[in-house]
Amino acid sequence: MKAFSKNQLQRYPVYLKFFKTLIEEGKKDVSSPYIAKALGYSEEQIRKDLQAVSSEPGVPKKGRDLYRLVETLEQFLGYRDSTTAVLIGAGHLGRALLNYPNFEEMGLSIVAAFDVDDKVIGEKIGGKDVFPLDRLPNLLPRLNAHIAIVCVPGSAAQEVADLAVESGARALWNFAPVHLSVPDDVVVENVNLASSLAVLSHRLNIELSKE
Amino acid sequence: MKAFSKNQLQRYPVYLKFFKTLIEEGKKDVSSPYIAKALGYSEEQIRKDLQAVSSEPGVPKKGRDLYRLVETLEQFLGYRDSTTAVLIGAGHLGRALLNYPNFEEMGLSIVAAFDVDDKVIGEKIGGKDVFPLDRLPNLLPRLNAHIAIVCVPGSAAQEVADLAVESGARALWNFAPVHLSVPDDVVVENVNLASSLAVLSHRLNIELSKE
DNA sequence: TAGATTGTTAATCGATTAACAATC
DNA sequence: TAGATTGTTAATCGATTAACAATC
Repeated sequence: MKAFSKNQLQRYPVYLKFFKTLIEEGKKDVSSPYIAKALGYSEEQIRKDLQAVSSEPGVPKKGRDLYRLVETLEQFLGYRDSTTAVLIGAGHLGRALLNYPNFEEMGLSIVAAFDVDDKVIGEKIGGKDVFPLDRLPNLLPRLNAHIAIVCVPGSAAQEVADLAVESGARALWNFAPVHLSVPDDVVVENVNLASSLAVLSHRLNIELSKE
Repeated sequence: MKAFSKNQLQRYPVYLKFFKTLIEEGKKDVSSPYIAKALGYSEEQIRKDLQAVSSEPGVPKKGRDLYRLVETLEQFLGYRDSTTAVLIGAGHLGRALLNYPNFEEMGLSIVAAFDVDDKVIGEKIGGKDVFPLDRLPNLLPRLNAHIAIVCVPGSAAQEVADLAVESGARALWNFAPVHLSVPDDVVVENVNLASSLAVLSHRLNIELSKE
């Protein structure tokens, strides 16, 4: 399987969303200059990106067929076949993710939640049961879940990550603001708000210092 | 002001968190090989990163002083002087962010929330009042907020972004899964879960295909 | 046909990594 | 002193951009 760069992979969902909007507006085709203007990427980059996943070439003077693009991208991103995940840590953020309606259409199915707090164990959040964390080793394999979504505080994250890996998780989607150490064959993707805010703040300061 | 690359900026909060943990464990100094082993970055990169923000050099055979590093990084990241933000869209995710306890220590102070839903307007979430969205143009300047946190559905995001920019916002922290078009002098930083999931899924598929 | 857009190949750019002398 | 770690300078690598011929 060809490896795509992180930046490139991150652009595909943005394309997909944009193409769906264009279809809703009644458009049939789209060209790279048009996309470039709307999304702020360069034409060349867009062509490279779409070439990398499309089986058919684009048409000079016209561009690409939107329906085919959407189909191609949904296929490529795995939206057409569902992956199963569990979520660990039903705090504010965990709850928000359990209630996030868009995951299903992205092919991500969160089937259960886990927590250590007796007050939330047994609850149903976003339609999913909250189990005690110590049942993870037993349930994760039975649910056939490959992904564990880590939404616990930073202080507990490594411990939870270890438990998830022991239980058979092959990928961790980490929302805790710490680095997780895992075996080489386990995938970790971080959503680090502190990192994102650092980028925002730095750029904002540059803008403000221009005045 | 020197511009740092996005990747580099994103690493600093990870360093900072790690250094704080080390201090809690009673450590006084830290060397780049030690950091490299714990966080999975290369020694050289770590040295470059820390050199770029430190006023004093590291000490051969010893490394750098942890207290000074924490102070330097907090200063650099703006944790020491608070920035004001408003949040737009008090849905599940918006609520989670309003309740997120770590923003204050990062120097981000969310002072108000806005929504269009009469059912949440007037509520207090995480200690912040929820105002009707149409009061944004009036309140944003009075609150002296530079940052607007966009937590509305994708379909409403561009409209909300336009309103925030008109009202005087200089930076948008965008949690909606769409591209926002804004004037050149307005900063946008995206937290796109679809993009993050795309990276995760792709890497997971590579791992699973190795078996 | 003319012109816009395509895909390909080469050039540029920037970030990361490697090599190594300096130093506590 | 010896050895670990530093900072600097050069090499590598990969991604983005530019140039341009091909084509509908």
